[in-house]
Amino acid sequence: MEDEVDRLVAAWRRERPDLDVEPLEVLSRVSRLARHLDRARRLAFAEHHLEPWEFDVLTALRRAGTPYQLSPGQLLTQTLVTSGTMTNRIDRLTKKGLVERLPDPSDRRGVLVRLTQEGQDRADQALAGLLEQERAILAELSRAQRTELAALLRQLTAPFDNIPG
Amino acid sequence: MEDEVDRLVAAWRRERPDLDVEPLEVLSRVSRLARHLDRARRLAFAEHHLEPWEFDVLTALRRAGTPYQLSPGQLLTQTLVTSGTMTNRIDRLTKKGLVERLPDPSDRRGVLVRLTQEGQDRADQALAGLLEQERAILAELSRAQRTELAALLRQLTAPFDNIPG
DNA sequence: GCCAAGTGTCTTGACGTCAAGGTATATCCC
DNA sequence: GGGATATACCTTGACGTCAAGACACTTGGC
Repeated sequence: MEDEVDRLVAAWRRERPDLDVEPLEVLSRVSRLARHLDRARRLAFAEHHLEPWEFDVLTALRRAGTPYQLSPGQLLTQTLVTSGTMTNRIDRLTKKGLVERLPDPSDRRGVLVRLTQEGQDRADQALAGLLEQERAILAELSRAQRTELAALLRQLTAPFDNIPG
Repeated sequence: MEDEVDRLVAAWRRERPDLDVEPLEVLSRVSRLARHLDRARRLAFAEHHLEPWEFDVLTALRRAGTPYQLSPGQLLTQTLVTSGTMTNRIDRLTKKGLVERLPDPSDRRGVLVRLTQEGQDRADQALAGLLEQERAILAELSRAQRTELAALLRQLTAPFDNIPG
């Protein structure tokens, strides 16, 4: 089936036949799909009264395992936001009672952010809902295709994830 | 090579062995890659003194072909933003002299947004820069792999692009 | 023709993010 | 062990986006 990027690429080939726009076939699809996923996720999380950014922070802590705590700096690298944003997020999650701030016993500059019991419960529920939704989206592909797609994407993301930048 | 999503998935399998987190292998990579691409594009466009959102609007008009004009409504569907956002974007691009607003001769509610000569030049230059950068990112993959990846992504994006939502 | 519903764009106010810079503490090297 | 540099987090102010709704015009049914 045709998608919006097919139309976009066709338009460029008509308007700029001198250019090779093949890269757009991959990367414009990545950007547009991410945009659609953002919207879908927002809807899925709304059922659990969570915003996507709240989910990102809570699940980063949840994944860390007992005692469910990380420094703001560790949260930064996992969520790809700036430090000012993370400060703001931790403030708001603290007010909602989903996380709490503790002094880092080994570094007096530092802080540890810990998930509360309620934060953990909400993260677990929202994750289940998200996976259900994502499974539905991916039903378009066979298992083999999904594996193939994941492998190709890994090749593109690995340089970004491993070279700091 | 391992990427951040491999680590994320491994963490979930350790913390929630009861869940099947396979969907994350694909869709978390899509979201994270899009995030990285946003940052890279911002840098590439900065050389041409354009913001990503400016590029999005200018190139939508450029792709439309002579006389390089579209209604705000048409621009909405192409850029996936809300109408308030588009009004704001058109205002700012008008102030910078890259587009101009014209009354729609066939509908007095309507407006047409037209690219100025300068807007067209800037769009063309920035597109060339973007393609160069994207080609470098995609050099990780063979031509056959890129084609395969584009096809798999199309299968996922088509439902979003064709069913309104 | 006229009224109701639909459409196209703009306005408003709240919100989340970022970049840049500030302060406090830690680390390194002489 | 003292001073320069690095690190960790927070503060600030500007900015772009969104959701909801207002307004003006158009279209369709009677």
